[in-house]
Amino acid sequence: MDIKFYNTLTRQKEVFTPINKEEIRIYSCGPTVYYFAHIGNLRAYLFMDTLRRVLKYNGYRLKHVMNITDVGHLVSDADEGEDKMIKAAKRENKNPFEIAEFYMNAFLEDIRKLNIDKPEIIARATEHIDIMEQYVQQIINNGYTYQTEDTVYFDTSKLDKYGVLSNRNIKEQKAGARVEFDTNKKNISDFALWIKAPENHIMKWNSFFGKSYPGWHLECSAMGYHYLGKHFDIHTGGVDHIPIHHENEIAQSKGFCGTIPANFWMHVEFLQINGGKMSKSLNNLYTLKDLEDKGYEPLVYRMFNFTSNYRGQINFTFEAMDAAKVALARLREGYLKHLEGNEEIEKEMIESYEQKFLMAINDDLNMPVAMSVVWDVVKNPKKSKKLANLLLQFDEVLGLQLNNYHKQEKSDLPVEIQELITQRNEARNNKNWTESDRIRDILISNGYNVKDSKDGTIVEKQ
RNA sequence: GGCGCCAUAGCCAAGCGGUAAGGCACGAGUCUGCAAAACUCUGAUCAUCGGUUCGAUUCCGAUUGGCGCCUCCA
Repeated sequence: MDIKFYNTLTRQKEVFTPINKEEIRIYSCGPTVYYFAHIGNLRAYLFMDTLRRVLKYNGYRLKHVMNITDVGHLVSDADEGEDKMIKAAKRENKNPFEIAEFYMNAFLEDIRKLNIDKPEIIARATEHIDIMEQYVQQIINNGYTYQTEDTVYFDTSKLDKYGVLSNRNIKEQKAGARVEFDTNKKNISDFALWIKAPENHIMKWNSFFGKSYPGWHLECSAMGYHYLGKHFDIHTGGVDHIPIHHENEIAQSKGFCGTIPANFWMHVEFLQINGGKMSKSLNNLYTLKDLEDKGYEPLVYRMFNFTSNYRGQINFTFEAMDAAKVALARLREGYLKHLEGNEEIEKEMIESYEQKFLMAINDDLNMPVAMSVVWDVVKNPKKSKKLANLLLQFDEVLGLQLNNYHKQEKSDLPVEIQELITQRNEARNNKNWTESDRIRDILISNGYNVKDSKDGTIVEKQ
């Protein structure tokens, strides 16, 4: 079945045809590791993960590179202001390399908790400085640059067109509107490729330009080329990357070898919070840990993301998180019920579900529709192991760990809790409801759910 | 000032020319000593105003409102 993806380059959904059927090559812009990732950042990696899983579900092998930006970006090309890594280093009284190490590990832990399928290659910028240097020298040799005393700039006027993704015509853009024109640059869209390090700059390397460091955009072009070649299948990132970072990558690649590096450019929209943007001043920059502290397992956030398409903004509310929490629990209970069932299911029924599911995910990763198929399966009144297996098959794409629901055995609970349960069961057998309710209140206040049924009482940690 | 995205029930949201998927919440019911859980049932004519069409939530225009980019940001 055809896979269709929306391509920012052409502004429409297109049938995805791999360059090489044996292996699909993808590059994803990864995090700058100067602070904890917030849930908006994390949405981007959830998208990346879904893309991976859908391609794999369709039987493809992947070679996927994600960068870790552990070199600071400059606030301006002229090296004014502080860069993020250095700012964080000052804040935490560490050196920039320690900052990068710490927050990279925090990031990797977050994506592990979200059950995000890791790219085959995770590339740290600081470990590829030599690759970047080789790359930039070829751009220089090809005549696409000019130098000032402390910066090598990319000359965007040398290109046939700059702004292919964002559909901007920079040359006609008036510099006076909002943007101060950096007088060192020939064109407003020119950007730094390589920068001479000031004396007190910690992150610097010996290179053709003396003690210096690479411009931010360079790392993605150089590492993408290094691992995936001149021309690969898909490039992903957040929508914020469209107008500058990805335009510059395309510019660099054209300067390097004359081509746009990827066929498909896919971009995730931003997460909103209560209808507006996240900001520190509004105190609504949540991290995954914040959600965990509020009692949401990380996969609930994954579930929440499946209610919308990656190309639209999603509005984060705790009401919606509660919805996702309940829904995920019901999904897992539904799986269990099918697993314990023995009813017959027609083959055609299974195939019909599979068809619908595949159609949804192959239609530009339409997860809301895919989830509606999942609910159809879960709610099928005939309980069958075949449907349980089908759900597990779908879970290869969902990554919700639908089989992660374990009925907790009484013996798993702390002894004092077991004792309370025993006392309560005795009270109930004696129809001593006041005592029974008293003990139930104790259990609940200790964070346990108490479920009575005709098969007995189930007590679970919330 | 320039460019772009969006507006569907209380909440999160699919659909995008033939008369509104799904989840959650609310309400009702089954079960239960009660409660919880589970299960069943239950809700919208698609921001507003025009236009195109046999027919529009779906196309076009205007208005209102939200978001983004144009200096780093998923």
